[in-house]
Amino acid sequence: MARVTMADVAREAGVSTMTVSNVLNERLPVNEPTRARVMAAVAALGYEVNLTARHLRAGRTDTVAFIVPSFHDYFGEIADKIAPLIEADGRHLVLERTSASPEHEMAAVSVARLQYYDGVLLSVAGLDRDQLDRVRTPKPIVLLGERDVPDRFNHVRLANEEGARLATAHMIEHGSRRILALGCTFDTAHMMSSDRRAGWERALRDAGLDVDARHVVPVSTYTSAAGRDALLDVIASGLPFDGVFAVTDVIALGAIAALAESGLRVPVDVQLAGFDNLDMARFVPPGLTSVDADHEGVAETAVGLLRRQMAGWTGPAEHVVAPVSLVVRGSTRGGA
Amino acid sequence: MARVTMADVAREAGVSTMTVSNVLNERLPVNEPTRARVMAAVAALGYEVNLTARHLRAGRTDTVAFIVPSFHDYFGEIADKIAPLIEADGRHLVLERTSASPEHEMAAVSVARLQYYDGVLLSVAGLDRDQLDRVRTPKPIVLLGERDVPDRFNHVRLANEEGARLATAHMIEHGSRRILALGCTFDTAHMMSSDRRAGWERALRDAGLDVDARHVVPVSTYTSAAGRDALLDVIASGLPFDGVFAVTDVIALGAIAALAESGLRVPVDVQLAGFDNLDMARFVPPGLTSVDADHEGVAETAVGLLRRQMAGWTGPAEHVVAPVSLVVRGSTRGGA
DNA sequence: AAGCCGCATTTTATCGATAATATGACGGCA
DNA sequence: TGCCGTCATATTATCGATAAAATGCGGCTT
Repeated sequence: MARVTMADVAREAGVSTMTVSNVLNERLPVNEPTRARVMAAVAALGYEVNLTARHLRAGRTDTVAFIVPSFHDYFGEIADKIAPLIEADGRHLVLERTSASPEHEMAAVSVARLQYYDGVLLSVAGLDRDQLDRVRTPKPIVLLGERDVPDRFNHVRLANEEGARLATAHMIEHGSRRILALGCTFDTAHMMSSDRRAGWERALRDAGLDVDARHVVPVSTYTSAAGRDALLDVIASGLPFDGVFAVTDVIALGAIAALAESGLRVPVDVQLAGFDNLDMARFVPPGLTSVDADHEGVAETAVGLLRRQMAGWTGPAEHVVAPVSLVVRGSTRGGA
Repeated sequence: MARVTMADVAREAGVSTMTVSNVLNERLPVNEPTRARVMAAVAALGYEVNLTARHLRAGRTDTVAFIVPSFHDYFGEIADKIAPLIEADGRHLVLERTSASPEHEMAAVSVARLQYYDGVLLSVAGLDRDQLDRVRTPKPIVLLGERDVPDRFNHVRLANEEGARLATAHMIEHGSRRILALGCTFDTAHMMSSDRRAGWERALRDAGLDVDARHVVPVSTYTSAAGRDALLDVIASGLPFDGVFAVTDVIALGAIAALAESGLRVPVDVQLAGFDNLDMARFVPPGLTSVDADHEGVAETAVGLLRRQMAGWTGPAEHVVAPVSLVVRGSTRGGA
């Protein structure tokens, strides 16, 4: 069961290992008869190149990593968009996960691990600016996600504030006056939820409505269960509301459950909008109005930046804010 | 920006590279003063081991791959269960995807790629028995998924037929008489959908009901969109039905959308049950009754088998059928 | 005091491939 | 005939780490 090496193939074909290498990599030309003998030997022995050895010597793995907090939902959907773009260049995408805990994220981002990849897409959920600043790697890297990051990194994020504003303004336009910001926070350390809160706030102000701090409802984690629990608490408290802007679709799904359990009708009693436009948003009755983050476009932008670095570009890092739009469905009154 | 190697550390500390290696790996004992000098040099230079070189020499990567058809939904959820189990052994999990196309799956499974990992969990969605039989690797490998696989592989799959029977019988018990098998097929090449169809059929026969071939409704792909479209077609055709067993929760979600759009009430007019018990099933109103595949247990079983192989076990392969149970929610009449 | 032993450390060889360089056969041309 | 260039193939050195074997030194025994 010993592995077949290039030397075995060379012996079988009666040539040197370099000739085998040249045949397989088409680096230097090889005469046809020799070439045929080598190919025959490769087939006969079932040889496959040892990628580790190649990497050590040639410094290339043709592999890109996408490092995510979890494999779930949003990241799974994004990853499925990124993969074909990476494969189009003849490279291979692998996912690693950091559990959204800073220690794990730092470990995944340790230079030792990154060495293996030709490039890295890092979704920065659990890392703050200081931690990122400690990441010193000569490898091409692009950051994704709603965080403040050091200038030297390429970075793609969403127009969070604008998206939240769109969704909130839309609900105001269709009659909501007391809109919860579910999963939002005043804590600026987490830019996703604080920027989206700011957008919610701006929509209210633009419409001349009061901003009531009680309407900002934090969640313990970004899960449907936490969204549901938080909204049930609000309902139980008796605080009146007629709209919910959920900071993500996953949380919006929890909100849908809470509203249904409480006998509140969507969109008649309460309008609801989410953020991310996950596949699921189209199908959950009555259809979830959601801010579309254009996964496809984000993926293309990020991969484009990475590709440029892998090709040797060393210009200044770019910080892209991807535009968003509102997809209106049945959970708000503008929908069908 | 040249990388710091062990030789650089050795020079800085005034020792040989082997001493550095021994300090870092704690293989042979090293005197405390020497050890301290080495650690100081490591810190001063910011040295990190080159994992590729270590792999080439030591043959170990401490990395396990989970190879999936897509990063979405079911596989994302399973992967999040598997990751902590792998990490508990001090190893690292990465995901690769095969796009559910045979060529890609074969490429991902090529011995060349597998060499990099200490072990592989392979979700066999797009591969048939013959293709799997061509996979020859000395690496520990465990197959997951609803396919017929060669005996020599360890394999974990679900009790598909029993799960489908449970779900269908439950709907019959609560009054459904004409239950569609949405996403099912008679084609035995795809065991997931044919085994689940068989379970549906058995429940009908057990209850003395007719099996109507028109009730087996295939889908073009295993997506919510395809599930919705297929069910809308049935509704448009006028074929009467009062229950839907969807072959997966993702398809059940599409069914929910189709039913809602058509003004059919769940569970009053139509009962609905899915399979997989995804997180989402708890939250989509009125709660999706679903066959629980015990992701946690499946993950533990599969990782257990893999761990055993990585520890050197060479006994015969095991073929585990994971038990399932029915989680009743509001989409069937037994629910709350 | 010679000999042996144990321990810390170094030397050597190797994992499997490939970049850079060397060799050698052959043809063309003066 | 002799010299040179060209093309195919072979040799050598190397990527960075580590297993195995070698060295060397101080202490202990008799």
